Amino acid sequence: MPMIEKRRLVLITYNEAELLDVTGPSAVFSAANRVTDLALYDIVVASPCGGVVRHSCGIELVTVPLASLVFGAHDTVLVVGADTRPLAAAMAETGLKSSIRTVAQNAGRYGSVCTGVFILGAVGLLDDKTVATHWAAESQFRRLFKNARCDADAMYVNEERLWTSAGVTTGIDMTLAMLERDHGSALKASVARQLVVYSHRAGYQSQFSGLLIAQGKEDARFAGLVNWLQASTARAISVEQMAEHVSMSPRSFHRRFVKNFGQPPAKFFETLRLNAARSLLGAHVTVADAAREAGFRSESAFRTAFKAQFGVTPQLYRQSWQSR
DNA sequence: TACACTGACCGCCATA
DNA sequence: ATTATGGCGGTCAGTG
Repeated sequence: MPMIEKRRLVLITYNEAELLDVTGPSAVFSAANRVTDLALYDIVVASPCGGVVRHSCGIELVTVPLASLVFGAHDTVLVVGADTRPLAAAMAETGLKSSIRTVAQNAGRYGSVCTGVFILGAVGLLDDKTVATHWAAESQFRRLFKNARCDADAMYVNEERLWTSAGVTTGIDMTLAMLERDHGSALKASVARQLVVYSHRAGYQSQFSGLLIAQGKEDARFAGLVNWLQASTARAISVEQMAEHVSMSPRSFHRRFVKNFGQPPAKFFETLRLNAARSLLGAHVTVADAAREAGFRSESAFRTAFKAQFGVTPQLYRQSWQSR
């Protein structure tokens, strides 16, 4: 048994901050602990003065004083976001800012979720860096921090030790990427699967599998395409046909698709098909039928793809749902 | 295992 | 000068 390197996630919060920014990343790392049954990550919520901190939804969290923590290479420290007013208050707080400066010097990873990036900017940590920002806050960000670059299309951006994510849900994507960096893609996949399963139960399936879809911003044509694809998961639709559907040349279609969705079209469609298959398996459909319904030529191709995506074999996944 | 074939991806480049 | 477009073809993974 190899020695496990224990890591720590520290979330920096403050009055009236966004609770979801705290719970999203926490959910990912705590799911990693649960899935492996190992204590891979400690999770700590800290604030400038410690004690009870009220968040924007009214829920209060008990926090540790930031100054009581010592940061090192095993730490991931994320500053959470907030609405305009509490955000501005936090940006003006000198104690908070000097603590964050220390963090940036010492933590193995540091960064922000959603509008938390403004606080990093206020500390002066973003000169010559590239960050992700929420689309609604982008112009404001550019005005305030002229020496920072922002990538409007990215869900999250990682530059050396700095990690920034564009919104609440993308904070989850970002922490999944950190998890993959720490412990490999297999664990990342099964944690992602766990989170999907939970949200599936809660009735948020579409939003969640829409994580990828929701990235597509402007192009209404692409929205139509995605609907079409989603309704056609049982058919084999080639990239060329997709291009035709949106009246683009195959080459331009490919390029613009990648720009919008962060992945190539065939890969995206395969994910849709696998999600469809996963739902079917959850409804006790046989593996062979699920493979066919999801447009896979052979059962073995399906097995390979399913395992790669979700980290378990279709058979095992189906059984785990049958015993509920 | 060897092999040919196909489709997807994407760098490159001429062109609009 | 800068940028988007779209065709070409090399590479690669998957399939029979």
